[in-house]
Amino acid sequence: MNDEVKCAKPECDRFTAINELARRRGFFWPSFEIYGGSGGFVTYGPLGTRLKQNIEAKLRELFVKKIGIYEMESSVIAPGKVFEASGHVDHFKEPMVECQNCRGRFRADHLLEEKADISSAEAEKMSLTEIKEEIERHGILCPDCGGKFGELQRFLTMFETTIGPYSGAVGYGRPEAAQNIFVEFNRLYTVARERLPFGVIQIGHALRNEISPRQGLIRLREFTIADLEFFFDPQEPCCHLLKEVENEVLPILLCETRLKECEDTTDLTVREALDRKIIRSEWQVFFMAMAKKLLIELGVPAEKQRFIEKLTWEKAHYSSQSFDQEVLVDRWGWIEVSGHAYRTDYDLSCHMKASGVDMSVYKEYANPVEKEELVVKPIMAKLGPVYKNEASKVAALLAKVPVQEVADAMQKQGYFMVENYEIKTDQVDISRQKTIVRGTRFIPHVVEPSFGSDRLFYVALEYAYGIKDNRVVMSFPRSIAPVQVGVYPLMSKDGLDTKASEVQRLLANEGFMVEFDETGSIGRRYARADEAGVQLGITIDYETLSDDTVTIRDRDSWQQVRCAIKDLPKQLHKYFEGKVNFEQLGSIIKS
RNA sequence: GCGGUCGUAGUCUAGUUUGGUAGGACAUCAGCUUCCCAAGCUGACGACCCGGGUUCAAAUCCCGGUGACCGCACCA
Repeated sequence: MNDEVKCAKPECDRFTAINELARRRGFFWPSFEIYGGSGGFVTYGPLGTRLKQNIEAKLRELFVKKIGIYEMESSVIAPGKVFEASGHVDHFKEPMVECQNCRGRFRADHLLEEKADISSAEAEKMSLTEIKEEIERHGILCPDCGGKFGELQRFLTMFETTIGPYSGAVGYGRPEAAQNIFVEFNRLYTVARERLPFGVIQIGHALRNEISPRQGLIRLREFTIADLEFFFDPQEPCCHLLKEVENEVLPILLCETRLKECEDTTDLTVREALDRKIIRSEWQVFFMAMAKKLLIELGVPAEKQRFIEKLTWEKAHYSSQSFDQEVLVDRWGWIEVSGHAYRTDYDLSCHMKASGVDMSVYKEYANPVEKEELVVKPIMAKLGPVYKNEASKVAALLAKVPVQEVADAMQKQGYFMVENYEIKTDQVDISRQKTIVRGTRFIPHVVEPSFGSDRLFYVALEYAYGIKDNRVVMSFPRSIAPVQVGVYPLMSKDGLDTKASEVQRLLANEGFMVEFDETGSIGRRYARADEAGVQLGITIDYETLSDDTVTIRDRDSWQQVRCAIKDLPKQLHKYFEGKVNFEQLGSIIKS
């Protein structure tokens, strides 16, 4: 093998090697190449598409199948109101100023924080004109060259469009899949038979008009996100599944450590993280433990993972507590693969307020509460003749005033003023009333694990990548291997090829992802298969013709076993379900 | 968006200084070879990022665009 071609040289890092391999073998490549390409867009080829599907299938297996999270699928474009309500239109853009002299560009709000001593929270709330005024008032100049700033601009990192042929209706490409779930909450909650807690996941494309996408699959303008919104009653925050993960160790880089400019992680079990109040929500820590498990199943060892607590100013506008899950990669060090945010009732509240639709849920008390309260009831028979057509308005105004205030005034003065209306004692009925309160309404809280599918894909590739005898071997975990079985006739003649086709059909009908390859020497085919991550190779040789047995080759160890064709389906099913290991597939052939 | 480096078959690259038929290797495909780890032999396919300019002639020089990589900024 030629080292240069395969990028196996130590100075050629894994990112380069993987991108080259990916293009050549069809895992992925930059989109629109015939028109010169466009940054931040990627096309998954046949191998990559399958691998990505398998990774997303893992998410479904872990969350949808095993813990009963619901799945939904909605549109990428949403009416402007959705993202106005969610706060994205305000927060998903950066105020920028450009120096007229050196053309340097700066975040205007960051300048205010540094030069005008305005807190980041304040700066974030300010309007464009306010920021401009503050910059002028403090006489802030370019920190690089001292030049004057030009016009203040905002760069919106959402893709904006219009819906329909007339330009009135603004729409945005969703920058996260989460909002669809919040917007559809009422229907989802009904479908979930109105019981908390419950979770909904949406796996789909999201769009962010990144200023400068780099790093291949790591930062795309169009990418696949898996947002899981888990709704629960803040009064009953306990996670009933916690026992399954409570001794799981999470290496966390804590805020307090980060502020000391130290990168050491603290190993905490799930239980400790909760007991020490480092993670506030049981569900959040549960999902963090699940995320760790997911990455392990994708081939990333535990010691190459960590969680990082986000500092106040790093958190998204909707989050009260955030952790990122990071994986160590060759080129960039630690990169984020999932984010875990405690979104509280932020999103549902925003949409309730903006839409006017009630999204609170009703909870019946275990024991109804008997409540005695003071009630002010307007006597319309008395108010009507006095105020005529204004009577109902007066009653409405009265209803807004705290009951105790009315009662006190009546007792002291014998009347009560609402705006300009004088309400007399005989016009209202003030009494203590007993009511039975059977339940209450509240807005559910949300914890959100959010996975970047493309990043999961990339780290899976990077951790599968290995060199054996100077050849590239993609050692994917067997559950995500893009091709499960390769079928090879030793020679493409003497009936070996037709026999191999039969075996291929047999396995394909059994539901396996099979590939047939009859060209080139057998060694060349094995090498090709290793590079594509084909889990097992089945070779039909001259012995097959006499006794109906084949060799099965393991991609990672290159060991071979001999197995009867009739046993293949059963044995391979067991193998891919993880119930037997390779050596148990047949009798070992000594090399 | 700024600065630097760069863009030649599927991949890696020679050629650019000094303008003159674009060369190799590997991969791929077809054939031969009883062929279990990229063997060999024969043959085939296949490229100068895009646009404009200078010139008799541009992969090469000039201008603009675009893409990649690195650094800055950005990453809610």
